[in-house]
Amino acid sequence: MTTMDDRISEPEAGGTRRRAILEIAARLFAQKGYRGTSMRDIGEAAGVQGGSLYHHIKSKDALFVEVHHAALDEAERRITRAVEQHSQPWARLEAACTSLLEIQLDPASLTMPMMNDFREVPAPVRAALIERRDRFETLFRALVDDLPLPPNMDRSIYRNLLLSQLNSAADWVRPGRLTPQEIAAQIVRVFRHDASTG
Amino acid sequence: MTTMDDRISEPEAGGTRRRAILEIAARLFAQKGYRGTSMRDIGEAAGVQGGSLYHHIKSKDALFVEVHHAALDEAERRITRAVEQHSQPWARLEAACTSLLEIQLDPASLTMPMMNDFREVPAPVRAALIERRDRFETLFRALVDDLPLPPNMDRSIYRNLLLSQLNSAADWVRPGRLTPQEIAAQIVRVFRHDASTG
DNA sequence: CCTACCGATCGGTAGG
DNA sequence: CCTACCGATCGGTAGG
Repeated sequence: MTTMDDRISEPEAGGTRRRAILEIAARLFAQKGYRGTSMRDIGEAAGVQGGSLYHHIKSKDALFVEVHHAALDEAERRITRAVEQHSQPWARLEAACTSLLEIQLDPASLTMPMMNDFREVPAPVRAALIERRDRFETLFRALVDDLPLPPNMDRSIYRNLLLSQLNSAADWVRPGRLTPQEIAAQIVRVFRHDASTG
Repeated sequence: MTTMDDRISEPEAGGTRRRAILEIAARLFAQKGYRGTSMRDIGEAAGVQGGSLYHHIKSKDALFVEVHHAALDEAERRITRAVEQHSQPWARLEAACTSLLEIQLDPASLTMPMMNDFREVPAPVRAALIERRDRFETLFRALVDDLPLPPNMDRSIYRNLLLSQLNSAADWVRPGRLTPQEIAAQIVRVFRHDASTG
């Protein structure tokens, strides 16, 4: 027998375990909110005691911020990839909407919604979340700026309306009834206004 | 000296006090959420100890539900009154949107937003909230059904998109920058699609 | 990764 | 309406 920890010889087991905890936490935070999810809840879902999680993370706040950032990183990657496959502005917007809704509405998603509910997190956490979200939203700023909108449409308000629409979709969509593509198509149908019909 | 309580001879002081507590609770719940607002917070804002509130209310859950119902009652009254003054379907919709946004965006509102954040409340409370909200939303169902929309617009999805738009406005609107009228006008401009131009 | 615990805070109550 | 307290739960830590 040796004092060496077995897990050390298992390749990237530490990283895998940590990743699994992040995904479990993401799911619970998305389902029950920040305050509604205790460290003991996360521990139970991961098969360990709540206190044992602190070997992998620094604090609940840091865990929440990391989950949120990882989700937006992944969302940015997927949306960018989806948008690149189209050249027409409305098609690019619809691809972005579909992609974001797929992420927001996937119940088994590794990358969860939760850009909302900022009210219930501590102020320092909220500041980090908002900063990251603002960066994420510049992606949509470019898409909206490329649209051939009528001149009486304020693009800043328009973008905010569109983003809050996408963020709140998870609140009313019945899973399984409508696909992300169908919802995105309806959203673009509503938001589509062309400056000229020519 | 007598054993009679002075407050009894003061007309409707009990009702007034209770109403004040409801309004204070409404404001705090709207600002910090259900879980983020403790009974001690509400007591402090009302100038009493947290435990003293239980003379006026039965439980935190019941308080939250009552505040929510009172807010929707008032919103229904105001919206109905605003809509009645118009006959054209789009004008009626815009009046309803303006009215609801006025309520949602008023920082000193007696009747606060909070139809969102259902994730963080206990399940029985959530059930009561959802039931009341569904009834509230039938008001918008009638307005949307009267719109001369193109046939490819699904009115059920359309209504959900509109309502989630109105509910999430408080999350992105900077107070003082845009008036409820301006936001409502932009929303209707986006959502306006007529079946025929004739 | 666990047991056992800390101090803080919560909703709510008793008794006055 | 207050003081004083209850049992429960929280995030987090010590020590192994």
